[in-house]
Amino acid sequence: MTQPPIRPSDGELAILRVLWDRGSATVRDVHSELSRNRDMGYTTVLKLMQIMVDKGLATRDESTRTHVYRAAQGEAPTQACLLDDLLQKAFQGSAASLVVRALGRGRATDAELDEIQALLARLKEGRK
Amino acid sequence: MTQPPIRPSDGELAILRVLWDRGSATVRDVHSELSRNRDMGYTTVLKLMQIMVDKGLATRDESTRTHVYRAAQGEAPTQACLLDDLLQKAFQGSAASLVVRALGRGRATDAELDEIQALLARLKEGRK
DNA sequence: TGACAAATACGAACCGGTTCGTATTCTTGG
DNA sequence: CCAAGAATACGAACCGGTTCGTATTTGTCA
Repeated sequence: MTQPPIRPSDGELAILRVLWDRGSATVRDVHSELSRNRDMGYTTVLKLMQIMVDKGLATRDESTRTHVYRAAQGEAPTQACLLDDLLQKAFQGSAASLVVRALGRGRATDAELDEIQALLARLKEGRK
Repeated sequence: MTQPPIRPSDGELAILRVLWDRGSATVRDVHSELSRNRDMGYTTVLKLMQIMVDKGLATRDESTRTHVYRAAQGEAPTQACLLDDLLQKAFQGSAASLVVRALGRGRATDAELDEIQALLARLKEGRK
């Protein structure tokens, strides 16, 4: 019954970021947060968020005058969805080559490498 | 002097896939290849490829009647570019969480896990 | 050579995402 | 109570990407 996660657009993702971080937020919250970086109108954010509710990317509580929004799907499944999409389109489905590419240039810290190594160990253990 | 790789759209990426695989190809080549999967008109592919030349995503040899196209940038830098984009937009720049997500659900084979482990070992060695 | 096939060029339409102006509704402080 | 401010609703425009129809050019072979 749980439909697969919907793949959000860039603008939607920026809004989801705020919703994920805060748990819930009003349009004003999201707008002022997003205004830190880029410059966009209040109604632009409002419209986006309304559309997101229509699409099922967000839910909102309309019981008070100022609606309160929440992300409809978690960060993890959304990331997985976006990653899968890129995997198919640019890596021919090969997760390994994607990972290799991601680690290829010094983007990860030593601690992160350790973390990934631990994950690998766990994965291999689970396979046996 | 070498400008950063241009981020291709989905349609462009599908065409690049063919160009990367074949080295070079005509519009007809690409069209017949792409027609295996989805159904699109010949002139659609032509237009796309013309635009790609304009954008600098592809080059073409016009010395013969049927133009011969080549990818202007390699597969690896393009993948890196797309990955970086997703990294910023959906993972807040954390390569580790991206990798964790990618490996999280059983997408990689045992051999692939081995490959990644080897890469990690090499990376850590290089860091010392 | 002349007609047909193949190739390119180009413009128009469409679509989803984005942006914003304006209208409307609601709340509240003076 | 009512004016000002805050919030939502809605429609229109725009933009990049995509799709395709049609026109034009070019090569070929009968």
